[in-house]
This record gives sequence, C-alpha cells and structure tokens, in this order.
Amino acid sequence: MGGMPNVPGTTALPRRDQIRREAARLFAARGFLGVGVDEIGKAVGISGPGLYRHFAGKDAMLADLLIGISERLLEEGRRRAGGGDGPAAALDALIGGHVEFALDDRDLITLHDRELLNLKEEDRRTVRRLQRGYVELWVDVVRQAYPALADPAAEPVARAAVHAVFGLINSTPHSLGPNPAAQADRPGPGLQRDGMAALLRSLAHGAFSAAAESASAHA
Amino acid sequence: MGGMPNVPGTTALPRRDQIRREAARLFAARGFLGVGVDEIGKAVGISGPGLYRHFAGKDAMLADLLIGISERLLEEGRRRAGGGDGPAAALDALIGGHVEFALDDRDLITLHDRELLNLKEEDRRTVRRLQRGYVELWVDVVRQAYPALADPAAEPVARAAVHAVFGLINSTPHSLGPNPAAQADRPGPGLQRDGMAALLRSLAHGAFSAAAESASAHA
DNA sequence: CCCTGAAGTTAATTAACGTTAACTTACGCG
DNA sequence: CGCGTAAGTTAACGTTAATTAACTTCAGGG
Repeated sequence: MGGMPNVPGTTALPRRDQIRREAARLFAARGFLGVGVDEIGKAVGISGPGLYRHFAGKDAMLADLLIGISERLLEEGRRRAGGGDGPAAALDALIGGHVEFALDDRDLITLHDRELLNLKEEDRRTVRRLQRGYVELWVDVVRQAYPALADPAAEPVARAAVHAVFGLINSTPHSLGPNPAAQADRPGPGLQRDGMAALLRSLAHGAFSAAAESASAHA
Repeated sequence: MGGMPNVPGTTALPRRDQIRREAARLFAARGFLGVGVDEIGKAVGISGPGLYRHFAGKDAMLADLLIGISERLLEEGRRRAGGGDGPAAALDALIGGHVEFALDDRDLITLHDRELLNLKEEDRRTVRRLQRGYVELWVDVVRQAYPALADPAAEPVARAAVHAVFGLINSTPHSLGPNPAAQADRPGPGLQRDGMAALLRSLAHGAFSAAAESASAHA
C-alpha cells in the first residue's frame, strides 16, 4: 500500500500503536461494545478486517489497552514509592504520578474502570491482579505515612480511603469535558492542566489526612 | 396469567418497578449494550418482548433509570441544602445525602456516569441539565461554606473540587465488590455500611477543606 | 529478477439482538 | 353473561457486527 503521509506535527507511530491510540479514544467516547471494528479501521486509515493483521480481534485490543495501563501504573508506582525519602515523600510521589496519568491518559483511565467487564475471564484476572498489586502498594505507603492507619484495625479504612482517592483523581475526565487531545492551553473557563494537577494533589492529601484523623478518633 | 408468587420477605412491587430494579442490576453488572432484552425479561419472570407492554423499548428503560436518579438527586439535594442551619450544615447535609445514595443505590450510581453515552440525544440533554443543576447546587453551597472559594477567581477550583468529591463518594461500588443486595452485615473483611458512610463523609470534608486552603494559598 | 511475506482489500458467513406481528389468556366491569 | 383490555406468548423480520476466506499489492533480499 502507498503508505499514508503522516499528519504534520506528529511523529510516525507504528501501526500497532496508532491502532491502540485510536481504539482507546473511540472506546472511551462510546464504549467498547458501541464501536465497531470498521470504525476503528477507518480511524487509522485502513478498513475493518485489516486490523486483524495487527491484533487477534477486538477483544485483544481492549485487553492490550487495559493490561498495558495496569502494568504501567504498577511499575511506575513501584518506582515512585521506592524513592527512598521517607513515607510522606513516597505518598506524595504516588499521588503525583497517578495525577499525571489521569491528566495525560484520560482515555485509558476511563477505560480502566469502565470496561473491565468486557474482558474475557483470563485477561480480567490479569488486570485485577495488577490492580490489586497497585492498591496494595498504595495501602502500604499510606499506612506508613499516617501512623494512625498503621493499626491493624485501621487497615480496611486505609484500603477504602485508597479506593476513594482513586475515584477522586480519576474524576478528571468528567471535569474536563470531551477530550481535546491538546491540553495545557485555553485560559478561559475551567482550570489549566497544571492548576488541576496541583488541586488534585491537594485534595488527595486532604482526604488521606481526614482518613487518618477519622481512624485515630475511632480508635 | 397465574400471578407469580412473590419472593418471601419482599413486598409486591409493581411490574414496572420490578423491571427497573432488575434492569439496573443487569446494566450495572454487564453494561447497557451487554445485556439483551430477553435476559431482562427472564430476570422478572416474563420473556423478552413482554417487556414492551411496560416500556417503549430498551432505550426507554435506561432513560427512565437515569432521569429518575438524576431527578431524585437534585430534588433531595435541594431539600437538604435548604435546611437553614447555615452553609456548613448545608454542605454536611449534601454530603451525607449523596453518601446515602451511593451506598444504597449502587447500581444507579454506577449507571449514572457510565451509561450516559447510550442515551438518545434528547434524554441525554435532560439528564445533563439535571446533573448540571445538581453540580451548581453543590458549588454554591461549598463556596458559602468556605469563604476562600467565594472569590470569583476560585470558582473553577470549587467546581473541580465538587466533581472530584463526586468521584470520591461514587467510588464505593469499586470498594465493596459485587453487589450483595443485602448490606449492613458481615463484620469480617472490609467496612460495614455505616463505617463506610462515616469515612466517606470525613474524606469529603477533608477534600473540600484542602481545596479551600489551596485556593487561599494561591490567591 | 523473482519470490516471499507483510499488509491490505472486498465478499461471505454466522450469530445475536431489538423490535413488530399475530395470537392467547384471564380478570373485572356493565 | 359477555366483552374489552392488560399482559403475556412464540415466530418472524431486519440490521448489525465480528470474524474468516480468498484474493491483491508491493517492498526488499538472495
């Protein structure tokens, strides 16, 4: 085939990555079951069944996306949590990393907890295992950073607080309207990217410290 | 028809409400496009097309659910916000009400922000109008409760914080595992319902007060 | 210069699903 | 007593969508 000229201003992506990007965008916008393979094909400039040269099927695309993001979150999380400047700094690094993720990869964050049910059993188990690891990482760090949560009886509180903070940070897709792909501009209504990042970090810290107070009051 | 004997311990629901409940449960579990009308029929003891005596179609069921919950949230929110004991009490009442909702109607809360895209344009506009009203209600109350957020420049911060707190509170479906329909028992792992409610309220307050500090520091 | 393999294409297959049609049943009311 | 209507039933229809088959094109290495 004649090789499609790339959109100016974008570097040439391998087909497979291009498909990943467009599939993520479409799945996030209209749901996994709401987009057909023909549509994904059209978005990358080939037609429907041509996708099967790159992925085993539609399910495999979703699995690739969800496993990919879960792995990246866990890996990056482990890296940041091991930053060695004490538990408070580790927690701050975790929060900052997750916020970056939520702001820069909104489509994937949306899919991550919206489309899990469309995975086949085996892939779903894989994703859940990775997610569980990520949650455990956070729970450990939070309990080190807030001694009130280190008490064994407070473990469920710490875990619930971690889930809640994920919900908080992951709420940005709802806050920012439809994905404009280009961020960091438009000073008009709404917050710019960095302002939103700072706010989310602050809210997350506020929530955790409320959880700690709540636990120590109840102990 | 022979009239199906009701499950013991449940009061007789009108067919229409029974369909609502089962449809909500199924949609939450596997997605609007992931459940067929035959399946909804089977869940209420009739078969597929029989549902069309009660709803105009599958779309109409989803619309009924989403409009219903949006109206209830807004109405109850207005009632609680007008409790007349000052802005702080009003905010606490709003938070408490939303937490009750998230814990007692998990299926609907899940659908509320997951299935909006499957509504036909007109219904989607209706739901969005109601949601917008609800958000505005919260934004107003939050800005009265925290003077630092009353500054016009802080309005986007207040709005983003409200969205984030919704995400925080609505995260309970993820925290509590698959819907056991009966709550308030099992003292083993995890938090009981009331403990979760108290924690979520505490986290929400913590997040808002962090938002206020963040805004006053930036001003 | 061929020929192999990657990357496409269109057409066919198969399954599922929402909805409509045609028909049945039973209860309540005049 | 009869009859109309609410609430079902099963069968048929039309569409849509994922996947597979069969065929084409083209670039690069021996």
